[in-house]
Amino acid sequence: MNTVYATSANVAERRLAPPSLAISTVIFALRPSESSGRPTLWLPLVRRIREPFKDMWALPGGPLRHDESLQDAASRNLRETTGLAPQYLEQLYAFGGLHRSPAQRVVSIVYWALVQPTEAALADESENVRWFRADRLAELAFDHNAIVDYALWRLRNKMAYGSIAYHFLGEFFTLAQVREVYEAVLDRQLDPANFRRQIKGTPEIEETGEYLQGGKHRPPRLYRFTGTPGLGPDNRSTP
Amino acid sequence: MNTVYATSANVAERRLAPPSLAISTVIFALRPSESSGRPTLWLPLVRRIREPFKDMWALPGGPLRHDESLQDAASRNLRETTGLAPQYLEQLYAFGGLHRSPAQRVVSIVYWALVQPTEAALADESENVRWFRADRLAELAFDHNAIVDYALWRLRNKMAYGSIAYHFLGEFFTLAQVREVYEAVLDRQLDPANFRRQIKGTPEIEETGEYLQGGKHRPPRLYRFTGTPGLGPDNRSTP
DNA sequence: ATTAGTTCTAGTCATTTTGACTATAACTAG
DNA sequence: CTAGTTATAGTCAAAATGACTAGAACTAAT
Repeated sequence: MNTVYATSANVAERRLAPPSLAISTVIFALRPSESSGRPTLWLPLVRRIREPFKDMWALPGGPLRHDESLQDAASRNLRETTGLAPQYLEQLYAFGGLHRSPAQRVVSIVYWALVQPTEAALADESENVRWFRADRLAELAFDHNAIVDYALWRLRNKMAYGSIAYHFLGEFFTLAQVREVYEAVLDRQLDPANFRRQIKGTPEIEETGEYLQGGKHRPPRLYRFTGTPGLGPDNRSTP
Repeated sequence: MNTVYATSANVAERRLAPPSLAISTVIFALRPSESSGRPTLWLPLVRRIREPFKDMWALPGGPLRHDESLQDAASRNLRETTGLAPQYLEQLYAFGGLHRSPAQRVVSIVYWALVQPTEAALADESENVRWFRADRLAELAFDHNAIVDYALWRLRNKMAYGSIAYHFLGEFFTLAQVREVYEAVLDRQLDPANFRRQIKGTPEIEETGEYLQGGKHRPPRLYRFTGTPGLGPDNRSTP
């Protein structure tokens, strides 16, 4: 925080100062519910260690450095605070309301990430970093509840048409696992047979010769996703 | 531009300075093509009157004031530069690449607007403000070509599922006019009868008792759109 | 006044997609 | 060897879609 501007401390000057820019990230992962065991949406939050909103939970985030792109800033901050390096990372929205932060005006450019269970398991969990169920959040710092709500809404929307679900899964997966992702995010049951028919209709899903052994039932075939990730302006047309 | 920070002019300090924040807007309107007369997508650009990119065309935009929300800043700037006050205004994306602007780092939060023909006709056109066909742009200042491309991509996407088309039209419209909007944006012909069947299936479109007179043919019935505008986090759930 | 030209509008019909459901396959646990 | 479980294929009716036909309702030209 040691910019040349940190010295201009009085209120009058702060009112004229350009709004400060922050980057935050909503990170979604699927984890088994504690009650039912079915996969549900979780996200990691960090405890604030200073004012404002000291001791409350908040989205991981931090300032934008002068030598990194927005996406790089999100990546770096994610790694530093949670230890995660998600392969799916996309811009969500820029929040710039006047009173998001009590003292000073902050514009937050928020990214969202989807992480696979294997990645999520590696995430640091500590006194100040903890995972929460996305649909059962307490009151968070700043406007972060609204941000998470919006991220959830966007996630559900994107599920409908798009190949986003696979970023919750590893390289190989069964069609039932894909269905579980949809069921967790959309929060409703889907007919296994019809769902399988639809998924098999999309060309981005490739059969492998492998089967997943170990269940108490007929072993399901493993599939692989061959499509491209999200297509925001930062990812599009980058060869 | 006269903030307390404008005085810190040397390069070393600028590198440490937080990136400056700007708001820009991509404004789309439908206008009859000069050749075919069919409606096509146009947008207004402003000529830059200072460096960098002096004399080149650019998206209307400007700095974010400390006392206005992002959306308000977009609205105000639009009004000041083009005289337009679009009823449809939504955030597009935050562009924050390192070298978007040669001297200083600029993060632009870009909005997009759709304006109705009646509004568009009122737009100031002058030496320094001119409308261009969206698919035939020359080289623009900064990364504005990429921004327009992305806006076009998003627009076409939103057309597929959503009620965005009506924001190009006035309060009353014929189904053929709606079809013309789709044809202009998607750039392909649609079957009039099938298109009408689909549109009539959506509950947000309401028949009026009126007819549009004056054509050299059977007068078409006028309809009205009763749905809500876009649903970004700034517009959603605002009662 | 009649006719030709135009678009509006309703409808037909074959094809495709969807949703609900049935039945068999292939494994494990006992 | 049997019961339990999920995987997977398939059936069937309903709904949506795409290509097309035809009459309705206006204007402009004869």
